[in-house]
Amino acid sequence: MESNTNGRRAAAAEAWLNPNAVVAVDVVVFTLRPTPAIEDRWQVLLVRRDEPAFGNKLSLPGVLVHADETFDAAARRALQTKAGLDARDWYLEQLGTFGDPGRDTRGRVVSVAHVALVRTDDVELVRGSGIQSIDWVPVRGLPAETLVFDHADMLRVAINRVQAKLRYSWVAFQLLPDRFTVSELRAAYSAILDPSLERLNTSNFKKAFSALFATDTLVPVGHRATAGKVGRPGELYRFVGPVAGTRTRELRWDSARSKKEVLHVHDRGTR
Amino acid sequence: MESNTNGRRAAAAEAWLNPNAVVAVDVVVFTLRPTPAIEDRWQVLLVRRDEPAFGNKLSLPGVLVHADETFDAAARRALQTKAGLDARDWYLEQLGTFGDPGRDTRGRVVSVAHVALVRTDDVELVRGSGIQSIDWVPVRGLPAETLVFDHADMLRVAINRVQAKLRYSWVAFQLLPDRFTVSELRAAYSAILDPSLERLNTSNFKKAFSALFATDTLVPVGHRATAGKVGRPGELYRFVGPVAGTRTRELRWDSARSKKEVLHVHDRGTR
DNA sequence: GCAAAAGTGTTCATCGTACACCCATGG
DNA sequence: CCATGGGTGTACGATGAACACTTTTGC
Repeated sequence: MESNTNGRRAAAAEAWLNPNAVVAVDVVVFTLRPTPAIEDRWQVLLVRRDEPAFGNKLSLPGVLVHADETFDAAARRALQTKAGLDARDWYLEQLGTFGDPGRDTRGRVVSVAHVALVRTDDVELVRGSGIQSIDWVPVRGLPAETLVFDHADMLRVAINRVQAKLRYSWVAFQLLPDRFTVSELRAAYSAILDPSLERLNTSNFKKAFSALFATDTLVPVGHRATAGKVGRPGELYRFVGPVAGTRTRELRWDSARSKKEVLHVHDRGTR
Repeated sequence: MESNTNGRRAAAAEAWLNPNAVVAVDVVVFTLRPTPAIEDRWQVLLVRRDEPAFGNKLSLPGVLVHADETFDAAARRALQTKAGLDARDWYLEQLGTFGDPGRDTRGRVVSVAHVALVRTDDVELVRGSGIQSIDWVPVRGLPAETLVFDHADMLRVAINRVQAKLRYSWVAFQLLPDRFTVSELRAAYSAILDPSLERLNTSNFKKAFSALFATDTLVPVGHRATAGKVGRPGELYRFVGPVAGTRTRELRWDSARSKKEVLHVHDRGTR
């Protein structure tokens, strides 16, 4: 026990601490989905819950952490029970913890936010218990007021985190199907970082991944069967490296995010 | 004083959640101190506590979070009460949350770890209540077994975080005195990132900060009064910008961290 | 004057981008 | 055969590191 009440209370038997807060996890699940506008392709999973505390607002899927459960396990359970998603093998990382007093109306609730990345075509959403609706929503232009509590803050930090991570790690491959073309890879970067990246041609774009080609981490696996589209079919590749790895040098691609350079607070790391 | 048993649970006309965990904060306080060996200059604040649960091991200063307190406030209070440090104006950021079941022997304790940066010459350590000893310890070569619970993990993540941050933000200035020379700035980077950075001369090193000179964010303020040392006295500078800002481009300085490139997991962001 | 540290400018290699060109497919 | 998208190689500009050289101090 800490100072505030009385130093070491039951000093006798191994001081056991009394719970002082509710610990929950929330998960920001990102995916890429085909849409007409490239800016809308990057989407996040939002649910509408039955409970009155959530009003009629959207929220990130989350659960309370069980007594013997890691955060990671709780986060995956949240996706299973709320959205019917089997997240066992998904990319999942801790984002940061949100615990301002009063952020939740039901007590001192501390939420450990996570980010997950998933290939949408793999999954089918299923409403879990206590869930009214469940949807993929484009991350851009989502009004903060539509989200409950401080979930808009979580989403904002998550967006920054994923964008930053795209620049120095290989997480993008988590969002692509097993086999993909260079164009699809470029489209992923364009959707998340900046649509103007589309202007980079294959040659220039590939240079950013030369390290992967050199180490046979990004290997060609034949050609795309032409699915009725015009133009030459792209070569298919498979990524065989660890997504946890990072680049030796961060991507520059300045001209991409050029234009005024919005602000310089990128949340690489919790801030 | 908030009794953690059930002070306000009675007010549960609407679903009031029962606390399921103990929430604490721990702080990794870094500083730079003059030592013969440059690798030893980067140091961390560690304490030895009275409580039996801590055995005779070293730990990061930390406290339990009060009912109406933000994490930030709790972290600063930890430094005040444990080490007598007035951390009101210090750089402080959330690092990540450590909550594996069983990490603490006193119950389900979830700790929100933080990183703080301080100029050592400002401060004098004072043992707080329940503290046996308190010391600055070089961050390198600290055996993990000397730290309690998972504090060695926290420290490891904190080290990676600060190193990464040095490359893309201006946090280094938090560790330097108000007025400093280019050599001292270089020494800070050398101590934290890589001693071989010492080889960069003023001209090359300054180029990494050209953006700051151009915007008058790093301004000359006369010369260092020569304190008995040989050689030409360096020009003094003052940093007037926000430490929260980030570089447009990350530092490269590859040759610095060259040599085998240990591993590629830098914890930029919680991982 | 000499050693030591601070500071400057030029040269060279590297890397990102633009661009001109070639290839494969559907209509 | 031509429009469309995929793919390659070269040239140019920006930037980072090495290095030779100058400046200022203490002894």
